Amino acid sequence: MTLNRKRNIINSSKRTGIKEIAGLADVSIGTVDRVIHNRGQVSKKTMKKILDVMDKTNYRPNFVARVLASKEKPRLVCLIPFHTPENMYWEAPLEGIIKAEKEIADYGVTVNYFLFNQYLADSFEKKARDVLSDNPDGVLLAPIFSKQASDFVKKLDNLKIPYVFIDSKLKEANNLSFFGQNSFRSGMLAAKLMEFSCRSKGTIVIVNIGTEYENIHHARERENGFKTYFLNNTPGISLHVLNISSENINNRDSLVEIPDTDISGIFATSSAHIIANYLNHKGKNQITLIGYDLTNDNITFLEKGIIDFLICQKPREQAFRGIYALFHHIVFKKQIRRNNLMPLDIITRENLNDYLEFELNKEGYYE
Amino acid sequence: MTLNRKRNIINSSKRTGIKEIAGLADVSIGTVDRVIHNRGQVSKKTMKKILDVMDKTNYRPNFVARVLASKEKPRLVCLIPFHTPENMYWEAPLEGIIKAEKEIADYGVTVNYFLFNQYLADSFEKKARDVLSDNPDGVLLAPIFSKQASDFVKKLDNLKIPYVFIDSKLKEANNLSFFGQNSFRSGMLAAKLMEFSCRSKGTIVIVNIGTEYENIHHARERENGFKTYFLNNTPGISLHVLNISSENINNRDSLVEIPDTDISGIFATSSAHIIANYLNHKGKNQITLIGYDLTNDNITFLEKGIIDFLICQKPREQAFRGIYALFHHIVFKKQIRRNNLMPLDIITRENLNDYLEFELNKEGYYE
DNA sequence: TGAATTATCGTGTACGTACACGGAAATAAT
DNA sequence: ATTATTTCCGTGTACGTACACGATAATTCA
Repeated sequence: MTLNRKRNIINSSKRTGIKEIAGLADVSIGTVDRVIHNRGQVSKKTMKKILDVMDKTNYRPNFVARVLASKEKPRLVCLIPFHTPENMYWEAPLEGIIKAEKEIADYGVTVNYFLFNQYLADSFEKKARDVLSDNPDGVLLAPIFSKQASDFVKKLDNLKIPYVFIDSKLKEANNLSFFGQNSFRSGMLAAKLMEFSCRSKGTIVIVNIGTEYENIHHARERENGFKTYFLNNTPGISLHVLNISSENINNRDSLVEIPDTDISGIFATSSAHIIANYLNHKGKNQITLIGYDLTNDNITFLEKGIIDFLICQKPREQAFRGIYALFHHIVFKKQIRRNNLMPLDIITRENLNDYLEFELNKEGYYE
Repeated sequence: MTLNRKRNIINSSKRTGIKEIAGLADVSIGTVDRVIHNRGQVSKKTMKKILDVMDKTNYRPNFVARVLASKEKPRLVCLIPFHTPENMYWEAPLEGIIKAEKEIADYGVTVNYFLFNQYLADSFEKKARDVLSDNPDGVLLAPIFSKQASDFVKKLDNLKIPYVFIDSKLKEANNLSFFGQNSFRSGMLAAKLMEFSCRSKGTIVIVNIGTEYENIHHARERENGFKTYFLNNTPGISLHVLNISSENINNRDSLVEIPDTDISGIFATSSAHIIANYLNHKGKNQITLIGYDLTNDNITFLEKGIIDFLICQKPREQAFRGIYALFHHIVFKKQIRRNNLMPLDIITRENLNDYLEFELNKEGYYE
């Protein structure tokens, strides 16, 4: 490629560099460097002089040169659950992290992985200790176990290590940023879809499955949002709540049976595929089923038409952007938005394919 | 920040640079540079030797250093419509471009703007000529006027200037990439929402407003998708199509009147706010209204509950990522996906705020 | 065989910044 | 006033690459 250079000559937008301000301030670049990095060893007077010149020339450091010259190789770590055949949800965030890692490798950034068992607080604690002894420059974590996570981030605070939450967040933490979703409002959205679909006929059932673990917070908020919507819009509707512990999941026959009622819709705050499997088995596929997350199981039933809507919280993007936030903060000193609620994407059979294709192929630089 | 360097010593992942392979191949870095850039002036033998070493060491150029050393300042241009108070749609792409421009300024990339009148093919032609005489290194364009755009990109092909389409694309063009949406499938999605909402009661009206201009392609595809869905799923439903030329828009009283029918839903393939205004005026707010795009007018009626669903094609992101594609291609020589269909986002009153906040604050590096 | 070409290659400088080192100036201690 | 400190500041090298220039070796021509 031969670039047109004529214009650049005209274009006086050549950014002023550390060298130029050194000249204007009549000092050496070393001195300028010292004030830029607050290394001290500079008299008040020359400091002011340089600061003035930087102000006038509107100096902004060249990050490309900075990265090249810097010997610092920022090391990030992530502290998230590992996925299992039974619960594949956490595969997506992992993919997002790996993708981000590849993209920022050119900048000398590396990522280490600390994966814990999402059902065992002890596992989290142990891995958290490992993270600390690894002494990273930034941490991405899913603070699933509030108490243990709270203790952990306090230590990070003391060490002045920035950290970013994904999936959920802790109150009163000094996290650099958070990427997640508004579960309450997602419940409201589900309710709206449900209302449109059911038109006040029959009973609507809210099902919480196996939420004794990490997902309980999301499930509760979703349920609350769902209820709130109907309370405000269709107070007379018949809402039932069904809590199914994970031990009873296999008892398929009585999974969603409410005597003397005609069920028109089911809202699964998690694990919709289990409900779908049940409905499919019973041949009850006229019931509207709304669930969460684009797991493979769910996708299968969405394609079959058993699940009607899935609300996606973009776990891949959450993690990806979490890593990027740390990267931008550490390498480019960029300011980072503290709260980043992912949009509540609604997936149906019709837009599923476009959605999947798109999600899997995004690159790093859409912010 | 003080980075932990212990690990880096252990970590032997230090990337091999041009210097190192020069040493291994027993040549100078200048020679290595010549084979990397195919500048010739290298004998077959040493060329092979260097290539072998690059292969063994798995050499990958350091793009950060490359950008710094290169004198090339890629200049991109965009060729899109300007927005007007009457049609604000194209404001969003412009914002996306500006945002991208800021983010890649550090890499020496600049963007020039060529905005044409979306209703006048002549305007496009003129601006296209201006683009050519500006001799850019990459072009982002909305090929609204197929014929003129087709002529234009042929010239770009001859000049070997890469170009990216947004919004719509031309068949048989050698575009680097395309960012847009699948209008047909978006129509299907709208139909599904409509079906859920109306449950086969009443008549459903498809309204095309003022689509004699650039939007005609999208509108047709949307309509086709909408019809196809109902044809496949609910053949018996009563569908009406209403084409309203933009001159008649002001005749508000008879905007959507179909004698002897009970309208339960309206699908506006464009300018939903006009329909919404009419319905609002007539007090017919029980009719389900589905439209496109998060323009301010539409948002107002979405908040009021007149419009029930808006399908968003993410125009800001389209443009943003279009610029980024050019950037990555030109500066980083990255491979670019040719087709990028944006997900069909469904916006309701419930997720509107989250959505707006998110869209306006994304940064560059989510891919 | 010697000079004139040409093909092939190495060297030097630059990009904008980081940072170690050492030197000079200013101050303090003797 | 001389030495010892401290404060302040400039120089040099490096990061990995691009590219102009010049040098050497190989080839051709006379």
